[in-house]
Amino acid sequence: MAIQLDKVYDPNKVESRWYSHWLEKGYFHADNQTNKKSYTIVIPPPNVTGILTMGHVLNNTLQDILVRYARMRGHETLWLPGTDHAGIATQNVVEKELRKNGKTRYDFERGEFVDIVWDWANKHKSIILNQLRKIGCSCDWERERFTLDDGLSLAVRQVFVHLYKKGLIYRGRKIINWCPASQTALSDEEVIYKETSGHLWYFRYPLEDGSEYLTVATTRPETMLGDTGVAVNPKDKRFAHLIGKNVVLPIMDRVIPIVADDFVDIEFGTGAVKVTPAHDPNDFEIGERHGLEKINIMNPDGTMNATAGSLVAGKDRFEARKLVVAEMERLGFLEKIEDYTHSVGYSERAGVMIEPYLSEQWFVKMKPLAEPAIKVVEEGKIKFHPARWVKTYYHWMNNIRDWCISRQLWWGHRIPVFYCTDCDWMDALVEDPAKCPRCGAPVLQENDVLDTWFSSWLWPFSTMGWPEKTDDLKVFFPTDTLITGPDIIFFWVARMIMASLEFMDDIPFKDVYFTGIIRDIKGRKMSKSLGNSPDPLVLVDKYGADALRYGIMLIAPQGQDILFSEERLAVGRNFMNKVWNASRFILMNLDDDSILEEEFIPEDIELTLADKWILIRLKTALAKVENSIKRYRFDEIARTIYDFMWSDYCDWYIELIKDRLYKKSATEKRTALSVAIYVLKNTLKVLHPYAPFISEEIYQHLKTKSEPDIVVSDWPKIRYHCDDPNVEETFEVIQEMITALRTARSEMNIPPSAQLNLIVQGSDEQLPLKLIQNESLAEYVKNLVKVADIRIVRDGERPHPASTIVVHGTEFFIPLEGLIDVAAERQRLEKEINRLKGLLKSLSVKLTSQNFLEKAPKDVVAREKEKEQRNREQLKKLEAHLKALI
RNA sequence: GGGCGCUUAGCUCAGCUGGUUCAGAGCGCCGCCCUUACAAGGCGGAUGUCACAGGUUCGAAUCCUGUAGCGCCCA
Repeated sequence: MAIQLDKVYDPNKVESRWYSHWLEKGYFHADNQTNKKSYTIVIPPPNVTGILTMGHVLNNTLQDILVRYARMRGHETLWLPGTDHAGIATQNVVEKELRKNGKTRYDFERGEFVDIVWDWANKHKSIILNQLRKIGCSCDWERERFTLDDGLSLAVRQVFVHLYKKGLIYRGRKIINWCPASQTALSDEEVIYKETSGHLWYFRYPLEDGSEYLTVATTRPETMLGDTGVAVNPKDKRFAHLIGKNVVLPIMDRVIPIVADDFVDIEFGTGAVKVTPAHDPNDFEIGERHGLEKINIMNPDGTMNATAGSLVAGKDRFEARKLVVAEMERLGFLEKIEDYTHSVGYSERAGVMIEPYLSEQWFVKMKPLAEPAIKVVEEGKIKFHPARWVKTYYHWMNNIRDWCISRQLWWGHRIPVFYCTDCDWMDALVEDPAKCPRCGAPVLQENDVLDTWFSSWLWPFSTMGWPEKTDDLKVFFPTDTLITGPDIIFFWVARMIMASLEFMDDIPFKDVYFTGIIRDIKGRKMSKSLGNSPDPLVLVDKYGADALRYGIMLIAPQGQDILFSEERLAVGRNFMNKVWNASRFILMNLDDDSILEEEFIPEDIELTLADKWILIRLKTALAKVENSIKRYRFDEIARTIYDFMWSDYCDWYIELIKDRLYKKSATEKRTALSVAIYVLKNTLKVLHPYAPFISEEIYQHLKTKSEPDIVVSDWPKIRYHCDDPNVEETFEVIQEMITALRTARSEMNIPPSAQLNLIVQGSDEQLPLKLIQNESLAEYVKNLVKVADIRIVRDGERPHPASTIVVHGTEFFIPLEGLIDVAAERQRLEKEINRLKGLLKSLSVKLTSQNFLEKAPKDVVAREKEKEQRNREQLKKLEAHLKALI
């Protein structure tokens, strides 16, 4: 029974149906009691702040490809999904929502506010996970995790206590990056430095003895209110006589010392710098060395505090800057202002300028954790793809600084440190204490929460139940591959390696694949404000998930950024439609279903050249795909499948078997169909990880009743061994003949519908002539070039007028009494003659060079000589024809 | 200032270990076709000092050095 498919593939009709089916069958669920080899990926947990981006589509498609491939290879495959609570980001968006109603988080109790954030998080969690299902992700949803789950929270707590007891977590009063908008400390990694054009203000500080001024330059004038010293380089002769003296700080009228410190750059500014230990990390160091006072002049919200003096108290930092400059000018202490471009730190999340701020925070001592983490990469236990990222990794690891992990937020894991309200007891504990173990007084828990990454760095094992010794950990850890963006190599990748080595005594994953960043077609980063960030779900609606996935894979080269535009998805959609229609063609030619139930045994049937060729090509394509997948060359795979399906299978194979399907015997038709079906089924399997929906949909029409769904089918193994070593070469010559004849037809303006007669002349050792003498191979040419009759003639005969084509020495004449366009034919011949002349010229240069003849390998020389010979003959023939034409 | 990457057709990119799958693909462009799988298609065509300058080599888009432009990361 012939099966009729729609003429155009409609993804909306099939995608959700198959996804539900797969879920129902439990195909994505991994069994931890298995004795199969495991393959594991844990998802980089998307934030619960928003919705799916193009970056997520790229990232998760890659993971799905690996996971589906592993599943088909027979591994017990686990893709563990989940989401991240994204502390600052989530709290920010919720506070923004509240502000719309004129409220802030301080209008609520901490618990109330956290409940509001939970509502938001839960809502977006389900949105984003559903979006992953839409694009076909084959995650084990029974294992979904969230960084704030009880289990993961316990892991965080355990880790904190462990590191605290080990002395690797400590509390310290240091200069940290302060975000005045979110009013929290940030880690160094959460600060983005941008070139910012500003000014360099030159201030005069009068000496205490009134003898002279010392001029200092600053980019942040307002901080002068907190100056507690001036520093010069001890080697700087200009200022040697001033060291040890004092200046009077203008506006504040504070007497502060002039100190000598190596840190000061003699070349920069005036060579003298103001020192504000409470508001600059370098000044803090200088202050420590010289015992300078640390005066905090700012409130946490970025306004100036009372200590800053009446001029600016309560004013915003930028307003204070203007006031200070104006006041200095009024007092005659402003020497000059220069334009100055320097790099300024901004908060990654809130986008505002960060303030270096002196405060008490919690830190992780990183050096001891970094050392083993460097080693496992050096030893190749963990591999990066592309490999160049190891340099970035080493550089950061070797210069690692302590990690500020406390955040002054409400949303997140509260730091498990408890203080006695009465005595000075404090400790980090896994279980909440009821009262002070020392004096029995009530205890209070630390107010701050932990950096989100403090839970994310445990993700590969906390999601599998650590600190319990679970079966999941036994079977699925370490994981196999991590797919992520290079932008979080420090935030996440490096820290996961450190945490895993510390707590699991093992690596978290074996391979790390870094994707590119998705940009718009002009190369700009995708952003909400530019409006150049498409909604992936809209794209799924328009093109289908498969087309979206395939399109992205085609344009995403390894290690390069991806320039995305919607038009580029059309390639994916067109390809899906091509696959659909090729399948449709095969199915509509089935007389009955019996052929589908038959096992394909190539040895048992008589294969034609085309059959053998397509089977070899399939085998080659499959080998290429397997090789590419090992090297994480996803774009290569997409191209390989595309080329095989479109060019080899559709353009050549299907075109060639039409004759057998329509006109030949039932046996011949059956052979053609069984090869076509065999190749199609296996191609669909290879396609499946890239385009899961359409491959499943078509496969259902082709599979035997006992075969499983494609998603859990076996990865193809082509068992065909060809008896003829010349199949590909022979077929290529046929392709050349057909293409050359088609070109001639087109250039001679012969109507596509016109049937031709062909006269062939050549000698028996020429491959084209030999092939054309084979009746069935001559049929290939007849069918694909629209030739009615082929006549073989011997030397000397030449129809006139005729168009002439030479392929590998054999001459093809198209006699065209009355039809021939002599001018067109002449032009065609001249063009070809010129091309050959150019080629021969460069060959003769090569072949007359003594150097080449002596030093190049023998086979290369022989090949070039043969090439020259062949083309010279070709040229001779064409020139003769040109002459005959005139 | 240090590190990394990119520069090949109008656009987006392939080109692994130097030489017949080296100058390629898709889109776009031009011509002809609504041929009974597909017009989201078929057949054919045009277009390139492979950023620049040196070097290595018989031979370089490919290896080395330097320069320029663009981009990213770190300080």
